[in-house]
Amino acid sequence: MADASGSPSTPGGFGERVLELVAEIPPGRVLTYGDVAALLGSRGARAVGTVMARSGHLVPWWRVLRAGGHPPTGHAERALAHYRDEGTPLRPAATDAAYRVDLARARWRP
DNA sequence: GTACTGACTTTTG
DNA sequence: CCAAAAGCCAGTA
Repeated sequence: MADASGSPSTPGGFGERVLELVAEIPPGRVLTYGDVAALLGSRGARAVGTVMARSGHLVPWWRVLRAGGHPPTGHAERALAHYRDEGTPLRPAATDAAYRVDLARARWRP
């Protein structure tokens, strides 16, 4: 298929593996950028974020969060709608945008 | 080949 | 809790 909307420029490389892994995260579960990188055998949490910004629209990006359980920068409201829809364990936060994900329960363990 | 950017992480104050 | 700094990795110019 002529995927012309955001395919990784490096086929078979890091970006493609990130999308494959994120696509396999089951609903109600989440992974942190650092976890995704670690599962791929690297520590490039930033590199994972770069891939999401580039091709995240092809995968359930809301299932990938930062350390601490905060949603991706600039997408908190969009992610919240998905979490409530999938029943992701959220935790009330006083000094946050309004919430944070309960990593202790939502973190996916492959 | 080097330099810069970025949906990050962690430590320190 | 917040702010700043250093560290790390992949992609692009």
